[in-house]
Amino acid sequence: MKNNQTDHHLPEPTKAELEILQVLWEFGPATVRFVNDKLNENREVNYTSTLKQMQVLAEKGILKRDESQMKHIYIPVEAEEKTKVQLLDRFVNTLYKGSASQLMMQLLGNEKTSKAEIEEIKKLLDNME
Amino acid sequence: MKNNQTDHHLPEPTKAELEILQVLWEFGPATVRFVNDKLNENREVNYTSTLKQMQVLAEKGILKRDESQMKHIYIPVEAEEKTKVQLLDRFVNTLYKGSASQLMMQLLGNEKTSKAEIEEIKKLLDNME
DNA sequence: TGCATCGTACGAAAAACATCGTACCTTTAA
DNA sequence: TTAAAGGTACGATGTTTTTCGTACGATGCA
Repeated sequence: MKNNQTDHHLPEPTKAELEILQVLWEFGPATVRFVNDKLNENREVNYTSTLKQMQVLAEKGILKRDESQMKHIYIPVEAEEKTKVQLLDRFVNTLYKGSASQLMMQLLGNEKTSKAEIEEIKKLLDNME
Repeated sequence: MKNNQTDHHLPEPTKAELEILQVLWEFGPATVRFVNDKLNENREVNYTSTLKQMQVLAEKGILKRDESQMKHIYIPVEAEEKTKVQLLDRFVNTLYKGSASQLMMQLLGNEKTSKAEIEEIKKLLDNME
């Protein structure tokens, strides 16, 4: 299939696309140059690769861009929260058949989930009453 | 990069591979025929596609197989839990910078997480004391 | 003014993933 | 004993994702 225009949901970002989104979420709307520099703090990527990636993201409707300046500014269309919720939802569904508590059990059993994290979660729950 | 022999971690399963693993997790070691039939309950897949996929999984070391019979039996190398924990861990790290409580907040804020689920989680936490 | 620098556009190669066709071997049952 | 059914092997092809080279337009400053 070539496009998704009839589908009102935005396509899910791919791995490389997610990297870019995360930079934009953290630092706000930015230029390709800025994003590329950030990416290069972690791994080597060619400027034009990042450019292309962001153009594709714009085509897909995941980013929009302000072209009024020569240095185009890219902005995520959906808020960080909304996108993450969507990804989380899919994750829970595919791996845990939709059971949030199952996911929790693994999270809590995980060595890497610290005591502090667990306390934090408890507080959250208590405040939900 | 072609192989990962120096890396002690198994490569992460791809989407299609995960589908197959889930069948094996649910029903135990099985033949290609069995797995393919299960997959076809959801979507149409050619037998040889599933065969190839499982052969690739075996090459990657994610599945091992018993070839003593003509009908090879495939078995996941890692336990379901271990693999899921690994995937969850990566998920938390990439999307929530490793913060389990952040993930929780989204889970709890999610419409689709039912009251019952939330109660379930509370019990879990209480029993952890 | 002219040239180095920094930007975008875009096709195409490379890589990763997924699917399938065909060849060929084994088992089984009429 | 042979033909149909069902198994594996594996190359080829299709698709999607990722990366990059090259072309070329803007800007700025010596």
